[in-house]
Amino acid sequence: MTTPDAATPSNFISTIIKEDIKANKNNGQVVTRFPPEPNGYLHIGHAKSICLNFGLAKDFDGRCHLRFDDTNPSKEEVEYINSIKQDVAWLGFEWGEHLYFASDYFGQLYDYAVELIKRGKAYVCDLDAAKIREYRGTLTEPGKNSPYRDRSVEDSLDLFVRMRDGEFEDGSRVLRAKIDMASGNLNMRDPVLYRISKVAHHRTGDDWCIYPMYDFAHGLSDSIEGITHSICTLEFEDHRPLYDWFLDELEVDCHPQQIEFARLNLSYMVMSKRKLLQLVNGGFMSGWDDPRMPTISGLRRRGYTPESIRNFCERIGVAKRDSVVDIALLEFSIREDLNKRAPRVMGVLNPIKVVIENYPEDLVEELDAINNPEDPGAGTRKIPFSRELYIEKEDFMEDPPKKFFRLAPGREIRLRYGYFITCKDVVKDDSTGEIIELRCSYDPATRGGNSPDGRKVKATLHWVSATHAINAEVRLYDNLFTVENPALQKDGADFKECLNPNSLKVLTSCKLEPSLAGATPGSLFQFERLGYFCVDPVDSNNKSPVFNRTVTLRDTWARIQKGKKK
RNA sequence: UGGGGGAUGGUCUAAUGGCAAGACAGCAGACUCUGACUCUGCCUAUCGGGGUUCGAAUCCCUGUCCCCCAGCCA
Repeated sequence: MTTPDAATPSNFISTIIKEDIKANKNNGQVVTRFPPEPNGYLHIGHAKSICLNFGLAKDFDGRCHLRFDDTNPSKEEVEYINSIKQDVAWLGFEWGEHLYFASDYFGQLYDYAVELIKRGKAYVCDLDAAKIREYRGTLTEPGKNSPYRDRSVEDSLDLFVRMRDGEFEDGSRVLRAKIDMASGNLNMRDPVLYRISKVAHHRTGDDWCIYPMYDFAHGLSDSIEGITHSICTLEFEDHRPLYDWFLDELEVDCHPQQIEFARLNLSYMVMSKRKLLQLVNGGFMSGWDDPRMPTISGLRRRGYTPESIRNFCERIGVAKRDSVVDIALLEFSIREDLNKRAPRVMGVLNPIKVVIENYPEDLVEELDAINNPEDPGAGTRKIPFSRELYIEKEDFMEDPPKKFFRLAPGREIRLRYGYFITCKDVVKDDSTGEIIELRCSYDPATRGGNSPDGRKVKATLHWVSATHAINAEVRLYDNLFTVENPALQKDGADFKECLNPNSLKVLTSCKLEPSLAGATPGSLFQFERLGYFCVDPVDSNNKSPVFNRTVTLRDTWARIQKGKKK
């Protein structure tokens, strides 16, 4: 046994496993699995499960299988299998040789079904879907036995073979377990094991026209693979008696333990595959990898790192109560990671021109800038300074309030790594009154940003040289929804009604320092004083670079303003 | 009104009969060539009512509230 390292917080599942190991259950072995259905893209909620399952295997010196739960070919596609594999690997987990598909077990599962019939524990039922529903009863009333329930073993066997051989139409018959139509647990009211579906399977082709249901396939697949701890989400809690029933009735050697935990919810986000699919299909998102999506591919495109997601999953913990994690915690995790690793650069999102009147017309100076103060090894770079610059529009106010430290008429500030400049004049558009240019002077003695006489300035601003800057598109992202829990809408309102109309803002005339020319797609930067940005891996190219804002920097000034408005 | 679960600061998670802890958020301050980072301090919690016990978030009784289940989806 390996003791989990101190960094891995304990949770009720690792506690159970520790006790199992102590009792030498499963010979002290730990085998988990991550079992996605290939019917959609993985999201941050799956990441929680992936980190849990692979993390537990690692902590206890076991292994974790990647198994596709592909028992419903009408909803599943190879595209999803590939994206899921990519996402799990990108998150940093290795399944090695342990890649499996429930469809690999179709033959064995079929044999198990036959065995169940032989044991008098399953029967072919001719009721249609509506009748089965009717016979099932309700939450408060018991169900009724199907008229086919007492069909002989021979008849059921014969019918089941003929189901497999394609003799019957879709929906005309099913194989059901014979359990208890009066059970308070609806899952035990003779659940369906196999249905007829003459649909080609993405892996087994036309080999089968009957497919096993989740409850039947899942536990047995776990058993076949020698899983010790089958970890799933809370809604499967009342499936557990059924999970155990199949394994007990078939007297298999390996009987994994199902343990349930609460799925992840994030504030200002929806997490259900169904809802995410609606956003994609309804054209609300550019795709599954839209940077506003909580999908792994969306987060990756947004600029999230695998490590930040893993840290996040560790911090949120694992428990059984329903919860909604503040999205601020996710943002904290990526800021924390990027602060350490992202090179600093300067870029102006909403440019306003600054002319340094006493700076020589054709002089260009190369100034030294630190690439990452958190990482001395990252070195320095040169940035050009010239007479005409751009600064951020919101870094200037003609009539500044008390706590505004930035540039204003007559005020001196520092241009980062540049010079102290003082605003001398404001040029406005005659017709609109809009400020179009600031006329400033600079102090040549402050080159590099230090004043020899020791005088202080209240602010340091980012800037770029007008003639040297490259143009770029920058996409600013905000919460996808305007309310904390969009899934919990009153009066049956659609969750899409609280989509944030400002979740994406595209800025097309941004000016970036020249070192950013040709930046690698996917690479990450801190735009000083603004936030972390990543080169969009899809839409960016050398001619027209596109940057996604991963997350803003913590912004005290914004909070002061917000507090004032109240 | 059947069955299965769950209630610890604003949020998430620990404490398994012995000082209610950590992270995020928030507030105040220090530092600062990023109003960032970092550092310091503060605010805020055991669902209610009984009981057992020297001692209860934890055990017992009782009540309340929340979530899940009536797919031939997973």
